[in-house]
Amino acid sequence: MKPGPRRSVSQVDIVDAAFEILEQKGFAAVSVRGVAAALGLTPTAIYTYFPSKNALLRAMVEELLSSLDLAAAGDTGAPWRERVHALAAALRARIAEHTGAMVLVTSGPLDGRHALGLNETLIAGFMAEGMPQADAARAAYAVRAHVLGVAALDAAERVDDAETAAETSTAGALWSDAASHPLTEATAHLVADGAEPSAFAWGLDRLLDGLLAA
Amino acid sequence: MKPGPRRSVSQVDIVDAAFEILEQKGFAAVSVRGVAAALGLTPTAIYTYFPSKNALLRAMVEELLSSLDLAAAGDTGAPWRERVHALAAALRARIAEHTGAMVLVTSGPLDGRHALGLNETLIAGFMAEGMPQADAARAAYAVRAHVLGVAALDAAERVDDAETAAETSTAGALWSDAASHPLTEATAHLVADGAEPSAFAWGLDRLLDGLLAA
DNA sequence: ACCTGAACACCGTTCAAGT
DNA sequence: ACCTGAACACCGTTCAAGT
Repeated sequence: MKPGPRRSVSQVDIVDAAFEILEQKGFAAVSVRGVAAALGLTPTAIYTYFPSKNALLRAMVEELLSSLDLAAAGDTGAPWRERVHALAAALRARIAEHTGAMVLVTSGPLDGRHALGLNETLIAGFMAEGMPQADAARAAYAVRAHVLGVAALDAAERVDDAETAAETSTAGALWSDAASHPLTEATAHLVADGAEPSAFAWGLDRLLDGLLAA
Repeated sequence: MKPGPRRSVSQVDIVDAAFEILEQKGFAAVSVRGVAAALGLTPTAIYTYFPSKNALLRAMVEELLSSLDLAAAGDTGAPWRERVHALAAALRARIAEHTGAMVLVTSGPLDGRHALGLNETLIAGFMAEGMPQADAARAAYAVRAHVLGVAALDAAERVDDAETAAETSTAGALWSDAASHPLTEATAHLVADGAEPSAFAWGLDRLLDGLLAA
């Protein structure tokens, strides 16, 4: 921990420390200063490893995506539809695991090695199902969008649950009364996070229906 | 502008000023202090109108959604598929219009009046096509997720374009070389923002194919 | 080469005080 | 009732200096 010419931590250590904070205190609490403190470093030492906070955030996204099993998704032993489901569910779960991970994913480009690897796997998979390359690319785009969108709705729902307090005073006029949205109200449980059958799996299946019929 | 017992601005003025800043300087620049300064107010005056910065951000999301023409989406004069396309395209455009609007949408719950109204319109539309209520709710969920996901990919792409500089030094190992992702490379133009035919419209059509066949 | 310490220009939010 | 001014506890980032 004393000053010296040898690296006392690694990039991975920093990313891990950042995830620890993300998990425990949310996205807003992920600060260069906080991460440094967690590692017993000075804030400025972090800039020896990452050129900016943004670079650190992107490394976190890559770390998140690196845990996806792309090899399994490419293994033709199981039907393609099943493999897409597994991959999509894993990605969704990875984002849902950490409070505020969605903001993370949204706040930077998705051009890291693992992000591109995911796309590559999806395109290849759809082509193996007989799709021309152009349609396979569009299909991969649709699947990525779908999963990301579900993750966004997940995140929104979780923020909602975490805040059922105090905020009804000044902002009251902006929020809804249930009576004016009867359909949403009546079906809320069907699309909630733990609903069975999962609205996510159902929607993804309909998307795959449409894609694979094309 | 002088101190006094009368409101010098409205909630809408504050939201508008915040959008001005969002558009010109991005999400990170939207600060209570900055918005207040733009209106000739002191930061603390903002807390007379909104209980927190988060409440202001949510009001911005509602403002964004309020411009959607839900009446047109409910008008059975045009085919349902066309109306969904129009609604989805409008929502996507609304988010793409302002730099950083996606982070905005992702950073809070989507439970405002207009957010719920959008959902209500979608469920009703699918039911009018003959879907049972439960499936219509899941279909609405899928469409919302899809559009949100596309907006997220849009946003990621735009951040990417805005930053093709300097960042290749330390973080270099994390980014990709094109050669290892040939399919992504070869098809990038097909799913890019202004591609024709639009990957967004194509994917939404496949999703609707699957949904309406169910 | 790696790290510290001090500094710059910011944040969101609270609170007593003015009109 | 609405707003200001000062203050608290933070930010990301830069830069000269130490070992």
